[in-house]
Amino acid sequence: MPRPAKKKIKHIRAATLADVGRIAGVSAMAASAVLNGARTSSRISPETRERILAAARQLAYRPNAAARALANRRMDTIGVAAVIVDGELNHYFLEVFNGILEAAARHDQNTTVFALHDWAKDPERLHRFCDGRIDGLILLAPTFHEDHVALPAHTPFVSIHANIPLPGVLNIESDEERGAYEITRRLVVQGHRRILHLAGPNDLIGPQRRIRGYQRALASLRQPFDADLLVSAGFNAKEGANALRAWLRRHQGKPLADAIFCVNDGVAIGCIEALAEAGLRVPDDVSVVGFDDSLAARMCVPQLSTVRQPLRAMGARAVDVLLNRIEKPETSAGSTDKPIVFPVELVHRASVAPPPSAERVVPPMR
Amino acid sequence: MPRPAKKKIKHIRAATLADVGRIAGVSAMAASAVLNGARTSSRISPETRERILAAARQLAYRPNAAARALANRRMDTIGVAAVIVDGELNHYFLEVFNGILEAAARHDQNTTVFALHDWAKDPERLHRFCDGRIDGLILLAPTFHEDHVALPAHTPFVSIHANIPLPGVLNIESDEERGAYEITRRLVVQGHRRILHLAGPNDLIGPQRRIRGYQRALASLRQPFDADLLVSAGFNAKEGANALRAWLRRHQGKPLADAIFCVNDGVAIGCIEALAEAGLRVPDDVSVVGFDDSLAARMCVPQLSTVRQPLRAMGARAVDVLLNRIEKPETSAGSTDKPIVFPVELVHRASVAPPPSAERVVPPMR
DNA sequence: CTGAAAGCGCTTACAG
DNA sequence: CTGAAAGCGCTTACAG
Repeated sequence: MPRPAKKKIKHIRAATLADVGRIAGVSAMAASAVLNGARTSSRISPETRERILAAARQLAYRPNAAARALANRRMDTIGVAAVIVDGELNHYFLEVFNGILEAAARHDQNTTVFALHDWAKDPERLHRFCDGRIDGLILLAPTFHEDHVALPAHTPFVSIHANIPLPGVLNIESDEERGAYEITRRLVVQGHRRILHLAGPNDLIGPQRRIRGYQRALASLRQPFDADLLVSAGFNAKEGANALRAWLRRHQGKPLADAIFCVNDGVAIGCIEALAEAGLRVPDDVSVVGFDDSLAARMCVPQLSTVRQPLRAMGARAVDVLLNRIEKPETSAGSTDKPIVFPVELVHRASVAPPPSAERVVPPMR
Repeated sequence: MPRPAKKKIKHIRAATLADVGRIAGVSAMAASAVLNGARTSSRISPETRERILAAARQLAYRPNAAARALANRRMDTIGVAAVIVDGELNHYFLEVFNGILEAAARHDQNTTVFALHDWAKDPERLHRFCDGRIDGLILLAPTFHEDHVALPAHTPFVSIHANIPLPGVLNIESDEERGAYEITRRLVVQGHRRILHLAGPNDLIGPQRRIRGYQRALASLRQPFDADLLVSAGFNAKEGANALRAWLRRHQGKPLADAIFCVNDGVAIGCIEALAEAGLRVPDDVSVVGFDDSLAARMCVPQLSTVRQPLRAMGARAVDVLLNRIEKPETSAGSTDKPIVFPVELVHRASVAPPPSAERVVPPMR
């Protein structure tokens, strides 16, 4: 009896449809119909079906995603592109991302994250993401700047908080101006007069909208606008702290602001920190409000009054819209122009109180 | 002159290697060698090479990731599986994830995130992730519980902070016990005597290690261990606040703790909040320390003294290790047993001061 | 230096 | 109800 030919040891590999078919005594397509194909699976007789399922179980068969994607032209994966600020993804990202994950899971889609260091640096990278590994891409674009970014064709996009309108891309945003307007008005109505606004980078639409809301609110209540109370800070805690420290230094011995409206929660945190250094207490000496209602707002002490942007819901909505575009590009092609605007909402916490009865003066700095 | 036959309008599609080859007047493989293949690209003559590059540019050719993955059995993507706590990914995730993204980008790998609601609920999901769309998976596993999880074969894994050892999976952890030991000792050395420990869920190895470090430190300095000063809190701010409120209520009129060592920064934040409610000040009346050095630690006022776990570096390391396993499974197969342990480091901030000269008493609660 | 062939694992028409 | 064929877009041997 001849010895069996020495077989080349194959690298262990996962079972394929062909393997399943062989064991079940059917073709690979029959196995495909039962195991993966929703549409045609009814055409298999119950007995065959059972045999195939048993074989699949025995072999621990998993369809191969790459092969499937190649045949279907669908990866069942959406991408998220975000810019890394100061080397890290931040609270804003985390909130939106939570919403994206939730919605993606609901639709049985995977989510892959592309982190960029700078939109401008290499627009090429955005193109490289769109190589078939994702079916569509969500751009977290509050700092998106390039005016003439040629977005890759063949890939549907949705943007969130886009700083500039992207041609053919639906944008999801929130009513930032209204949020700024409402919270400023509330401070004034509570009796605050000198309201300092720590604004964001002034080339960005979001901060601009907040400034507009702030100014409109003052005007609506016949409060004068004092340019000395509008300071450009930035977007994070460190920048907020620095901006306020500088302001306090410039105003030693002069009247303190009654309240400080910060462009976002991060800046507000920095602001509270700088106030603490100066021996000023929140909200006893000065009230502080933020914007976003990110995790940070609930995590600081005192907790922050803020304008809540429904970031989670916005992320989830982006997924819904994107999937719609992926599935029927023709229907949704026309609707690219009007952005979807989410309402914002005031959140009251401990960082706001009525202004102190006697006007506070900025203490001397060391 | 006959009209050209009406061509069926094809769905617009991205250019393929065949398209590029056709334009450049070469075969698809030649194009492949120049555009995608690192190894064999030298074999193409400079002129042909130029023609191919020009054609690719003209067509805006991008290699198709799915086709590539199918042929190469390599997706150039790593997966990250994490459990969603209270419906959201948290600071811990964000820090580790930042490290993962950074390292993945360095290696030119993509990153996809799989969020689970519960490890136990459907271990099947873990299997479904491993369908060829990722080359390996990082498990963020501090709450991983199932004793007999059969991890899918054919996929390399690395775990971070695994709660239980996973067979054949290298674990990356930090020296939590030492961190707890050091910070407790420092408090004692500063003069603190009654040190309350707000511990985490007691079925998890991380919290257990912190308790051990806390107890060892007390013993090493001949301090008695008082079971009344060891309280199980949880992992987040709300649980921390609740646990401390309950403790304060139970101790009205009795001596306050000198210092509180919290299982993580989130619990510490909650703790500071509850202290503020009770009219107790940090660090004047009581010192508070956290664990992790997450974003939250720098975001509260006063900023939190804490034990820094190098979460970013740990995430980055997980990627390095995982890629190593993906590339040479045989070499790394033996080294599964000894976890990689990162050192921790004390971080001093404003939430700690020497104990007050006179012992404080827990004020009556309303 | 270059190309024709076969294969990665799956699907979708098309025949029977 | 079931299977043989062709194709998704790329690679890797193998011939020339």
